[in-house]
Amino acid sequence: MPIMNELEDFLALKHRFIPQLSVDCVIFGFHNQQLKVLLLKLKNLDLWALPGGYVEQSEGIDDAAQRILEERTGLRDIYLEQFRVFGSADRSTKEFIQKIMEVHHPESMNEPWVLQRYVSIGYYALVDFSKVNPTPDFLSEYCEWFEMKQLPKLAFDHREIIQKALETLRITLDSKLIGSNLLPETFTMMELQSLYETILETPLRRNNFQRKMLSLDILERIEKLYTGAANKAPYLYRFKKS
Amino acid sequence: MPIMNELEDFLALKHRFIPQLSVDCVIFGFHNQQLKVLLLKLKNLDLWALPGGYVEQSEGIDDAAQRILEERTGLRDIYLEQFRVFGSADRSTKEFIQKIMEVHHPESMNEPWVLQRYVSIGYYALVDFSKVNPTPDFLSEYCEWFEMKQLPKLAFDHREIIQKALETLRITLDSKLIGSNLLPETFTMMELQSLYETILETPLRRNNFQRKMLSLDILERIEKLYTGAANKAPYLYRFKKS
DNA sequence: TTATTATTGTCCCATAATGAGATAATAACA
DNA sequence: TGTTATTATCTCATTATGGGACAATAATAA
Repeated sequence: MPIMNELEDFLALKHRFIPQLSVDCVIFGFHNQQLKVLLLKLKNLDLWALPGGYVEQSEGIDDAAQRILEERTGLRDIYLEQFRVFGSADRSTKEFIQKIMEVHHPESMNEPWVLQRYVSIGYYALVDFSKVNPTPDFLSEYCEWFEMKQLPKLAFDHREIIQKALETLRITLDSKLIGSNLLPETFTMMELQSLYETILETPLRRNNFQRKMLSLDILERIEKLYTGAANKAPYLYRFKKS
Repeated sequence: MPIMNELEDFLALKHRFIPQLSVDCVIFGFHNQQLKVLLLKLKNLDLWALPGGYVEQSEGIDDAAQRILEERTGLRDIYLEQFRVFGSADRSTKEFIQKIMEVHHPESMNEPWVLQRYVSIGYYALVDFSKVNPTPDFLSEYCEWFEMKQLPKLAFDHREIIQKALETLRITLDSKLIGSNLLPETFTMMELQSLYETILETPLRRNNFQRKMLSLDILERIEKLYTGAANKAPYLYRFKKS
């Protein structure tokens, strides 16, 4: 889809979107034993931002988030959870929006609400890192993964949003089956443990972690994985279809 | 505050509120061993609704919720948690709003967004039942407590919102100190247990519940409560100031 | 072929948390 | 003084968890 069409779409219908409401997505991936977040580099600004967008008048908020996710990753039916609304009075979005818009899209200033304070619904998404095709939107130049530990300079209150998303992920780690969305189809027990350790930022014991995971009765043990290393080959697992 | 002033305030400033965004509060109280919710009877309609309202342009969403809570209960600094946003495409608010507004406040129809679909941020609040002074707003005739088990006919998707609030309350029961907000200053162990049983809808064992609560080291044991009944008098407790 | 090495998969035991019944304490009343 | 209805504890079996030990094994070195 050509970028200019997106902008035209954006401005075409005066009342296409719910004003002053946006959706921001914290997209988590797991690669090389590290938790990553997908971010957009804003045009002509030394700032990065979360993938986000407006909610169409005829669209549910969850659908808006799914649409935004699909546009940035190429994936459909992504695991998605609403986790918090950011709407404090001092969200100083005005200066940012002004900077972003005035450079390339001064036309959008005709919508007065574009410059007002936003209330943003935060979603977090879990994706299989290897399947994502990062795609920038019409406000951004690049779309890239960043390691959670080394985030770049972020626009708005997006650093706080990412932080809150991670906290929510930690709390829900046990009740939701986080692993099944962040890992590829098959994986070793060490990879699963490594994911938990990365999210929780705490080391876990191999024996107890394995016992716990197997007792949950959610994993299927497949064949062994021969890595070529000089040691016992680990089993591969997959999540049971429920 | 006279009711008419509220309406005038409401319509005075064209751009006072964020359009199509509302806040709905599920206010929980505990009385006679029962969990209660505060509801408003809509004027000229056989329907009840959650206390709610719009968010002012210069106001944080949490502040909006606190303001609404204060108006309906007379209480300040209420315990409050955001729990979910309701914004599916098929929230059929339009017919309701039309019915409500056309009877008494057709002027408000001049704001076109008043009739559009709303995205509503759900909050739940915990209050000391005995301290609340229920006060209707300009759209409602009465403001009353209802037992969770016997809710009346509700407007919009408010029944679903209440249900989700209760589910969230159950999940967070252990991590947040729910009791300290729903109970009066002092209480017996049985009253605390009864609160837990009501929220969880499951019976608990007296001995194990007491052991658990005391082990948390959050309760202070005060004097005994002589009820006049022919049996051992229970201790009174209060939550420790932290 | 055999020993070595780095991991992986289990096992075992001490300790902590939980479920469930039993017992002791006591305030009012018969 | 005994009875009764509760409340507060105690005890014991079961389950979950923390932490160390050991056996299995895939490649490599001897």
